[in-house]
Amino acid sequence: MDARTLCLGALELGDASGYEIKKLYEEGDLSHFYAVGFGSIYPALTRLVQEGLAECHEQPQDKRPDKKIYRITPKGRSELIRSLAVQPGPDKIRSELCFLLLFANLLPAAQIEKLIDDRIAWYREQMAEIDACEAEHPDAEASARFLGGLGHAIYKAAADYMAAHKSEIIAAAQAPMPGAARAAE
Amino acid sequence: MDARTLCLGALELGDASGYEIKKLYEEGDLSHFYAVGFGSIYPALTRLVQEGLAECHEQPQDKRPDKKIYRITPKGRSELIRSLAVQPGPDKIRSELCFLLLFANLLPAAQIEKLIDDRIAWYREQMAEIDACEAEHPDAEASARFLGGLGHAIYKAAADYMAAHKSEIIAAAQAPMPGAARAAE
DNA sequence: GGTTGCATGTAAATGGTTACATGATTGT
DNA sequence: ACAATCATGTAACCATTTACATGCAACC
Repeated sequence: MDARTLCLGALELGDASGYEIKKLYEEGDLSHFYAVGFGSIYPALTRLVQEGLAECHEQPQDKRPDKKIYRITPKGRSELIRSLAVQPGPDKIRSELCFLLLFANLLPAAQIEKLIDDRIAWYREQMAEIDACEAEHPDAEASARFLGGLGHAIYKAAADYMAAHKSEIIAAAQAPMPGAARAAE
Repeated sequence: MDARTLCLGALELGDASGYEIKKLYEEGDLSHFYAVGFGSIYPALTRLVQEGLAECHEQPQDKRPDKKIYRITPKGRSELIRSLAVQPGPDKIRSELCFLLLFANLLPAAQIEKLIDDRIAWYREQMAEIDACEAEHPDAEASARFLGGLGHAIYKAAADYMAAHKSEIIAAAQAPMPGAARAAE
């Protein structure tokens, strides 16, 4: 998903500065499905203004650089709706851990076990974050709640699967040497 | 995940040509977690040979361009293990559909419903593919089976969640006009 | 005194996607 | 006839990531 559309969508949700858009995609339910960095956001915002899809209101602040609040224009909203009309591509799961796990046989079982345990803990953290987010915003829009629930369900499935099948992958990893004596045989 | 490491990993799994590596990441259990295109594979393979991490054996074929079979070298295997040692980054879910759903209120309910139904069907297709893959290779390595199972669990969670909560997001979308008369009111 | 948060931006480097170029075979 | 499969590769294009540049305030 390109930064331009991501910014346009963020502005449709409410007026914001570049800094705030970053936070939007870093915290909250949206963070689980997308990401953007400053290096993409600021140029994208400049371009949106040039194209007339957003307008910028500078808000002077003391002891801080001016805050630039962007607002979507009617033209911007049409453009967003147009880009929403195109058939969305398939969902993608990208996991470096899964790549690593594919070569479990090359790695010591202890390392694999730690990696799995850490990842299960991470999944549970993400779930807790989503729960916290929902508790914080009980009046959130239905669509935001739907996304949060979907993220939660996916993380839960991954955590549960890993917990249930952990032993299988550990059995595939390099067995630890039961003792130095054995290693020297 | 960069193409170079993806290729190195593929070769660790067995000797292959560029074309075969593409297939490996396009079909089978691995396809759900990564992707690579020819434009990345061929330059990556050339580089691996230059770096001494793989070697290439040309296999002439009649009526076809020569097939170039690549094999990982011991140096390549060490390099792979080294790259496996670095702490894997967090898992990422990327979904254009979820971005769209965030703006369900801007779109007609019928469109949202179709999108959801299509996606549920797609998830179920992916699950069936994984099942078929497992039925085809009953003697697959434990790590490959683990990944297939994980993919299956994630797709199932997403499909089930969407089926169960479909009505909520449809309620948030633009209600269809019950009749032309109403629209003209 | 060091880190985090607020706040914006540019430029280089990196690297992937897409399009192009070639061409025979097999299946519909 | 037309599409798909097999088979490799280059080059332009596009975009993100990363590093750099600046600077104050608040907290530990």
